[in-house]
Amino acid sequence: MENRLDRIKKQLHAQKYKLTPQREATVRVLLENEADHLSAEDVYLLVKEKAPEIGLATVYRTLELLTELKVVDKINFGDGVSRYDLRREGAEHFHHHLVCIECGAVDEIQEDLLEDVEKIVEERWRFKIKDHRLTFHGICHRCQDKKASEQKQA
Amino acid sequence: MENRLDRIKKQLHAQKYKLTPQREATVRVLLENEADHLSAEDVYLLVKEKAPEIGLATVYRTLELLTELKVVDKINFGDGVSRYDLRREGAEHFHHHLVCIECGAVDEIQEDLLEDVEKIVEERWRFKIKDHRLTFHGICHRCQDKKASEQKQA
DNA sequence: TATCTTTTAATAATGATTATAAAAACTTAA
DNA sequence: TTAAGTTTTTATAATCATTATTAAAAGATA
Repeated sequence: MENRLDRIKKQLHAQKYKLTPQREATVRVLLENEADHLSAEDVYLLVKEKAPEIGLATVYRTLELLTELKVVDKINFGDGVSRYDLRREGAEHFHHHLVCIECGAVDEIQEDLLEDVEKIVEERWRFKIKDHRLTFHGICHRCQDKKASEQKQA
Repeated sequence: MENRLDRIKKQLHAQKYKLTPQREATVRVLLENEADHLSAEDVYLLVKEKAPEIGLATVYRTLELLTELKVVDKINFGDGVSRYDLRREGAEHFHHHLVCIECGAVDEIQEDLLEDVEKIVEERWRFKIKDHRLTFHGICHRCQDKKASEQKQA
C-alpha cells in the first residue's frame, strides 16, 4: 500500500505537483476502498473522517488532477454522478462492467474481451481505437439466486 | 414518416397516453433529426421553432415518457447531458458508438459485435444479460484523413 | 352540466460540479 | 532570512441539467 502511494507521489512530482496532506488523504481513501466505485461525495465523506478540515472542492480538484494523471479513471454509470476508480498498475485499461438491474451492484471484469471486436471495428470503420467502455446490464448471480430461493419458498 | 408517427401514436394509446400537439411536435423533431444525438435542450430549441409556446419541462416529460415506452433510447456519452435517440423499429437494440476524441463526432454501429462475448460473460460470471452498451474512444477516419493531409502540406 | 383525469406551463427546488476570491503554505532568489 | 512569486486550499457563490410542484387548461366521463 505504501509502495503504491509512493509511486503515485512520484507521478505527481514528475508533473511538478505535490502530494499535499489533503491529496495524500484522498489517495489513501481510494487505496482503502479500491473495490468500490466511489463518487466524489463518497470520497469526500470518507476523507473527512480522517482529515475533517478538508473541503469538497479540494476533493473534486484532487480527483480531477488524479484523472488527468491517469492515476484514477473517472467513470460514469449514467446514475448522475461520476465515480472514481484507482487504475490498476501496469494493467491494460479496460472498462468492463456488469450492472445489475435488480440490486444495482456493479461488478468489474478485468479480462480483455474485445480483442477481436476491436480488430473488426478498426478495419471496417477505419476508426483508430484508443480506449473502450463496455457495460452489460442484466441480473447478477446473487439476484438470480435470491429469486430462485424465493420461488422455492412459494 | 407519417407512418412512424402513427405507430408511435398507437403505442401511446395502447398505454392510455395521448399524442398531444406538444408530444407530436417533439416526436416530429426526433424523426427529422434521427441521425443526431439530441440533448433535451437541443430538442427543446428545435421544437420551439415550430411550437414556440412549449415549455422545457414538457419536453423533458415527453422524452421521459418516450423512453419508458421504449420509443427512444436515453443515452449517456459522459458529457454531462442525456441524449435521446429514436429507436429503430424492429431492430435489435444495440448501442455501439464510436466517439472521436479529436472532433467529438459520434458514429453509431448497427451490427451485433458481441454475440460471442455475451456468451462468455453469461457463462463465466453467471450474469443474465438484458442489454449492453459499447463505446469506443478513438480517432475517426475523417480526422485521420485531415491529419494526413496536414502532414502533406508541411 | 358537473366531475374526474390527464396534460401543460411556469417556476421553484435540487444536486452535482465548477468558478472565484482571499488566505495559507511553499519556493526561490537576492 | 526575507520579500516576492507560485501553488494549494478553503469557503462560498454560481452554473447547469434535471426534477418537483402547483395551479390552470384541456379532455373524458357519467
